[in-house]
Amino acid sequence: MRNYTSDAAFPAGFRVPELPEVEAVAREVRAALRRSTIVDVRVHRWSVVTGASRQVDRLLLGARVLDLVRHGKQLALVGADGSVLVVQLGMSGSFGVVPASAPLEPHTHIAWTLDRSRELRFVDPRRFGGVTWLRDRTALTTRWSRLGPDALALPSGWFTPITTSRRAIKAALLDQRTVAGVGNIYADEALSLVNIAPQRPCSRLNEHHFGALGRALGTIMRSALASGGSTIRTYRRMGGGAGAFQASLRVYGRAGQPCVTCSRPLESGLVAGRTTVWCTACQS
DNA sequence: CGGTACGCCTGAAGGC
DNA sequence: TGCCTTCAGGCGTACC
Repeated sequence: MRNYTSDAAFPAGFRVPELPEVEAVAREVRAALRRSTIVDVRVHRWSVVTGASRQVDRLLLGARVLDLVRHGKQLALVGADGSVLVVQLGMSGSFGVVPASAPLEPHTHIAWTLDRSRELRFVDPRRFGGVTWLRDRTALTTRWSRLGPDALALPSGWFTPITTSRRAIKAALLDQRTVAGVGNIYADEALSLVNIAPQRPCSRLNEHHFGALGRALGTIMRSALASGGSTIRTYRRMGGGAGAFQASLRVYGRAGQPCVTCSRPLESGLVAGRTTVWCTACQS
């Protein structure tokens, strides 16, 4: 199972599962669950199950997962009984299929026993993530209709709702109602790529800015997804602080270090309540 | 409307 | 070295 946190090579807080990581997890789990039967489920910590439906049989999904879909950073298992289980990885969650004999790592909150001696496990040390049971796909549609378009498939007019907003562009990007799937890392990276200051109000950006920003988001997400798996494995093998992923970051985690474009030291501060790094010279 | 703060939680990292 | 403090972050929510 891919694990972003409890592995020593992936210290918690270094890399959060953002959209590309969640999509990678979705692909793995989708493939692993094909034609699988859910034999049993063990819930070690009910508090990660949100909503009013803390019943074991509901988590069995009718003994079979028919589909696994994703929107932004949310995953959803669609069960044979028509119910849906939304899975959010939060800050430190991981989700994957492992041999049933694999040692139960700490903070394993839910384990589904599958056929062929396998288990699907939800692990989340910090418990910012969780699962939510929904009655049917309509409830999922309703839930996801509150989110903006997925950052991996942005429509051309994605920015229309925020063009007159006076909030900082970074605040709007982090708001999942604007675009689903953008987190702190990629917000900073995208803004850096298109030379827009994170605190600049949306209303002071034009269509060219928004267009470039949307393309930058797509490019970053796609390249992270394409190289993600191998980057993660490479980084793991290296087991230290200087992985390929880190090397690909322009601003995130690089406060005080030279801007890759102009070499001036990068500024850091709080924007939208989040640690933000940007170049005061390049970005306006 | 938007901003600010808080709570949730663990473990890494820094200070002494 | 070991203990203690600080910080990080997604996301919901309360409050100005």
